[in-house]
Amino acid sequence: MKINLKDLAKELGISVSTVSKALRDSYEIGEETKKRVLAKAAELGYTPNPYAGFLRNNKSKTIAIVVPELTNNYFIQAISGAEEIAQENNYHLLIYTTNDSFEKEKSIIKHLMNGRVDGVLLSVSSTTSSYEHLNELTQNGVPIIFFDRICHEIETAKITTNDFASGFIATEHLIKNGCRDIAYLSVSEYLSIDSKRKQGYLEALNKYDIKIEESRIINCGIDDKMNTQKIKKLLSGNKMPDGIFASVERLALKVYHICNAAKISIPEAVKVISFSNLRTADLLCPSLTTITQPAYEMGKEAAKILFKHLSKRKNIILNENIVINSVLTIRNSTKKTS
Amino acid sequence: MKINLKDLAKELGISVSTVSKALRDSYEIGEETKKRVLAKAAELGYTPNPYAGFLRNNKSKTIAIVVPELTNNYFIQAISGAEEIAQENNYHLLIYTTNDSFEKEKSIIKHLMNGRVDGVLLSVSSTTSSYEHLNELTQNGVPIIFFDRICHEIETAKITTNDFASGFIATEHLIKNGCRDIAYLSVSEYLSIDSKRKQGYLEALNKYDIKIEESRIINCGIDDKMNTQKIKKLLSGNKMPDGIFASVERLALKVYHICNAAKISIPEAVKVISFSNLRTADLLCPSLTTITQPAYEMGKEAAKILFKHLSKRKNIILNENIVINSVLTIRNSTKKTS
DNA sequence: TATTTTTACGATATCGTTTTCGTATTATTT
DNA sequence: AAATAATACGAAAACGATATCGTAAAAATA
Repeated sequence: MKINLKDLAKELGISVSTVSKALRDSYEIGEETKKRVLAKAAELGYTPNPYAGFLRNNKSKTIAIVVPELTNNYFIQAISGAEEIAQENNYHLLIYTTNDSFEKEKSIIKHLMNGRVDGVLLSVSSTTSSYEHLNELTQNGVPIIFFDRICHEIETAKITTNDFASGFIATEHLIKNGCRDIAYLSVSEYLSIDSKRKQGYLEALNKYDIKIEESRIINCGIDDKMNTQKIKKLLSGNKMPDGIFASVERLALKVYHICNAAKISIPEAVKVISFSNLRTADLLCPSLTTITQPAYEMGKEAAKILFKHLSKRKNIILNENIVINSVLTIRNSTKKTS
Repeated sequence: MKINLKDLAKELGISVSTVSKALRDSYEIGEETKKRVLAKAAELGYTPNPYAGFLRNNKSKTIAIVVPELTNNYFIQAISGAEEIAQENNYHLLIYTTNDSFEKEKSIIKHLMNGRVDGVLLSVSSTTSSYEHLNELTQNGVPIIFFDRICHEIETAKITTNDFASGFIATEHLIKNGCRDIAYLSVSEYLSIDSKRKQGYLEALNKYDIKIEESRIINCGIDDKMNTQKIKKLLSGNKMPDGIFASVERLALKVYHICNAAKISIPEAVKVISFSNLRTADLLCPSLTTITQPAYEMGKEAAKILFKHLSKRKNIILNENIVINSVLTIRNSTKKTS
């Protein structure tokens, strides 16, 4: 049932190599023969076995995208962008999630080591604390492009948003709307995006002469219960902050839930701003002021750079930093009150 | 730099076949030799070239999941479930989106025809109007499992939710909360899930002796502007419905936006219920009553069935229908207002 | 006409594995 | 001791496509 080159050749009474060349429109083959081959191939429904070619050419026409989680709209949109570019380039896209686990990330990267893919798009896990696995990958000749959760230690292209500036802008926005006691909800101490956003936050506090309180920097992680506890503690008692800056969507939603349950009103009692790609930010109660990353564009850009590199067949990717700015969308969760 | 079996064999002074067998723990190889081989492989960081094995065994350890869109939480969660099962089985997952385009779906399926994948998980596009491409795929020996947007015409396993019953329950819920003039927002006339949900809706109207108005069945599609127009028209004028049942999340959000803009209050003026996997349904303004499909479980189940089949090495998948029930979560968008 | 060039094709090695067979050595049985 | 069986390994043929050669026949040149 499955037709291969040999079948085609036999059917046509010519050699396998001639058929192969005819199908690839080689100059070595006469027009007449080419037509016959094409016609027969169409008739018998011939489709080349991809793996044979991969083996021969050491190119797989496949790339991988590795993300921490799928329950985060940022990554979905980034994947969506990457997928579009992959399809444009007739490439196939493998998807892997690390669930923010360092071990899983290592295991996945190891599986990608041996030429299964021509390149990797990666957003590192929030628990990733060393980079040997990534180095090993590049040393094996598999190019890697980082997006969002990048890794400075590896020399390659990196796509980020203006995390520092955005952190500053978000905090400044809270300050301008009356906040004096702003908490920062950190997603992971390992992530450079987190520390940059935090730097922006600190810088804004500095600029407006607001004293930095270490206790207002809440180090959240992947343990949902722990996060709930920490944020509950933050929002209970009489020393509540008047503003919260969440470094990721998930933590902002957590704040919403806790406030809902505890009858703490946003923005009256506490104002909330968050990095977020939530499509329903404007429909929330209250609508959520967001710093929105150009996720789709970042995914596209990451894929584009990878393909540019792949087409050049060079073995090194320049240590290039591409920054696409986020946008602040002001909504009711940071509305000035009084 | 890249080590293969031959390198390993030379290094160890034994033959390629011995090394291969040692690595696969064959009974033919002595314990002593196995140990040496394993040690050397680890030392040199040997990883097998996957494509060589695929070519030889005609198995790719890869499956594909094809979905209409990535901006739909249902599909994200289903993908997430499938990905988990794939990882458990040491399989790789290719992802493709059709953007609800029949042509794109055909093109993608054609690319999957030649053994690139061992199986396909598919939710058909809403514009798919014939099934030859899918038949061709199965005839080429690639098993296909449908989830959610299934295709009755192909004999294989299908994972759905209880669409008819859910449609009935949703409509009945609206009726019980006081609605007498309920509109149904259809997502596509081609989709069986849509017609089943609609059947449930009609059945509920029947049961409660509510006259069926053809004009209350709004046939939406993929054209966002058209959808907006149709829903705006539905919600303007003096003959507004008092209840809306949206067959997909996207249409419910559209209703919310239009109501917000037009100052139509939910649930007072119109109650809204929707099939939805929105994580923020409870945080919306007002919180949205949903019929939630077990998306994650459906994705897992689809993948599980595929792997069960793949391990059995049989060439036919039984025409099995697996139904996992949705759950109704009552929130404020359908609150009784009297 | 003799020589070179071009055209159009075929034979074959190759990519890196797996697997079937064949076989030399040792161990077991009669 | 002779025959048989078990053990441990190697040679080589696949898998399906590609690309490098080599080479007949036809065409162009001298």
